[in-house]
Amino acid sequence: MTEGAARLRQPSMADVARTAGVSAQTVSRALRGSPNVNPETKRRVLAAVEQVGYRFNSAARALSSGRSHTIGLVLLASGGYYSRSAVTAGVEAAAGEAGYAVNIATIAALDTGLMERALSKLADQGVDGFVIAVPLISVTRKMEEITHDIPTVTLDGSRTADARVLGIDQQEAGRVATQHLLDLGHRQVWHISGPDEWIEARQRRQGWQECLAAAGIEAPPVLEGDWSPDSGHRQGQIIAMIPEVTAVFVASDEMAFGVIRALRERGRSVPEDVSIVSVDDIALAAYCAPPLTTVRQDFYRYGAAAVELLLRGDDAEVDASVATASLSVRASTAAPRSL
Amino acid sequence: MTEGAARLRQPSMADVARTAGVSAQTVSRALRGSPNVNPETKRRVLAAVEQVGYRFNSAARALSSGRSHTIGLVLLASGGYYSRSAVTAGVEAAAGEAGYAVNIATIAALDTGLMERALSKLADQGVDGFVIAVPLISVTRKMEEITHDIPTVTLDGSRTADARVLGIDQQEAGRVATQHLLDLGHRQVWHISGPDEWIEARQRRQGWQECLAAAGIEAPPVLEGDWSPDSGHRQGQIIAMIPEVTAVFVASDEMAFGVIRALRERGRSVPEDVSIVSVDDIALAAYCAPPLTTVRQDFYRYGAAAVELLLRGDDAEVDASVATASLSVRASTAAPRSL
DNA sequence: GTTAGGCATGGCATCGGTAACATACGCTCG
DNA sequence: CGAGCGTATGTTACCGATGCCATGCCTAAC
Repeated sequence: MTEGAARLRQPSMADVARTAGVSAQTVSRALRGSPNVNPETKRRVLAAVEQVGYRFNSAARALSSGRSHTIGLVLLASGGYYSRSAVTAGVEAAAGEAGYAVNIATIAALDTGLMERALSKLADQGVDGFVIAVPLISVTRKMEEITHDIPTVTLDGSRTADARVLGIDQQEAGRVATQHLLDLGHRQVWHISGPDEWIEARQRRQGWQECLAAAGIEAPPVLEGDWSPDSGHRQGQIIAMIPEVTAVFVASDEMAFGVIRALRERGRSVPEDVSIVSVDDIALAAYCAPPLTTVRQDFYRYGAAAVELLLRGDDAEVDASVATASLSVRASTAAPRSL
Repeated sequence: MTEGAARLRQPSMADVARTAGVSAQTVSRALRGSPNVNPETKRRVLAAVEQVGYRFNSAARALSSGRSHTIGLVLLASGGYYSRSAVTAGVEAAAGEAGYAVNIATIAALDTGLMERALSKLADQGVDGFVIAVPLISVTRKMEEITHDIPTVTLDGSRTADARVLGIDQQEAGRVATQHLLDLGHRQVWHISGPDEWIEARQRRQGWQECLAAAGIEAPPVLEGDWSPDSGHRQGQIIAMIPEVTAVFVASDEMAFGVIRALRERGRSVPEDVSIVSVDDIALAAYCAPPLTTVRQDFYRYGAAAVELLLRGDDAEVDASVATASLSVRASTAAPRSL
């Protein structure tokens, strides 16, 4: 009577085993590609899997093996839309490649409490590793504990005692951008940086400073934005009031959009009066007016590299491949008028 | 001798129970906020949790309860960086609020095979529900099966037999944008749409058509882009060659950047010669040159609403709140010259 | 011809929670 | 004053895969 009753339960390994005429253990071995399985048996198992519509139960696997095959990704909700998307895609692709799933946690602001909560949440979920794409403004005991227990890679250069750092050379980006302006003949280069909490921002600033120092130029004061176009606009208004400025290195494309708008509103044209270089090379950079000269960042690759570093651990190789900084020269830079 | 040996195992509920002097079951109840627990007992349990450093094991919970408290989010790797980020943040926030984690799967292109694989992967991970932020170009048997077993909400209007649809009124967006141009005195409005696979794109196009029809205007041919600024630029070059065009409704801000660039390259100024309205209101829209008049989309809210619909299921209310379309009027639109 | 060792496979305990049922106690109500 | 019920807690089996050990078989070596 009840033989046609609804299937309430997903088929398990035991069902597959029964159908294939082997033990559950053998099914497990066959599916994981264990070496000591007869090819014929394996074929039968795979056929049975197909037949009963077996779907892997990752919770059971996680419980029994102690590893969840999941990595946790920590992001900041605001700022840098493009970079966030691209990093996420890169992480997910590389993780998927290695059979890992990706769990995300977004923090609304750079706040220690929120950060702790995000890490805790992911740790509770049982992630096998962390990719942290957000600066650790201050590392608490709790964060140390969590990142001590669970392998961690940070993307922006933040450190804990145990976290590994994916070495992206942001200083190089700052140097390349600044040098480009000097090469065009500018005698001074101003800088609108990202928020000081971000090591990325600090490194780009350092690259700029170093480059100026190497050229024997004393660096002007730094203006600080928050990555948003609005903040770029605000700082740009200040820049526009200083007649001697002919070149500005802006720490992100999004801010550069705001800076350029502010300059134009004050009657200073780009690049004729002021040259602008920024960093990121987002999809819209080529469609700014004028098109932005900017240092390309391959966020997708950074994300993927972070996962590789996390899972494989051969840092040296990854570091090298990620460190290159290349400039997309477009129309927001030119030689200064005086030349 | 070995009493100081390393703790290999994370403390479990049993450890908490022992410390608190109760049974494991009581610990479980206390932690989940079951009503029938003595407040004093609960206090003891919480103290014990703190003391032994207990961390919840979600794999065990998932295995035993059959629910993983995880939802799967499907995204497309290319196109619409802003919207992707914002939707993700919204989904994650609403999910976190409800005690759910978020697992992501990114598909590299709109391809049935990739889509199936993404759903399978998330299903294997044991997600309790799906939020699909990508159009289902064609729904296969396998997709039907998976979305039949696991509750699903689609964001762009795609349907399967069982998926629920978050009703975002994209037609309204198209109408509002088009009407704005007509109200300014334009006699004709052209349209650069998104890819035809996206229901979003089709709905915006329909809204545009309807609005024109209501005004007794015969719609001109549609030009189709792929959401990217590059595609906007290509279609914009075509538009620029047609002298009679005075107003264009572009289906996304990112494309609008490209369109405006193309028009200017051909000597047609915006908004004097051609008015442009688009959709999305991304952060950079206000920093386009000229600033974009655009229909705001609250992607964060869409993401959050999708999760609420998924978890709670009271669709009516959610639908209504999400349906509003508001126009951000900036400087890319003006009355036509002839007026 | 016996034994050692490799291979393919099966049996059983286990991971850490939760559902379902059982129990003990105190209180209300007829 | 005992039946009956609600509350707080304990007991037990179980979710589905995997680790470990045991088993049987076959080949190679002495």
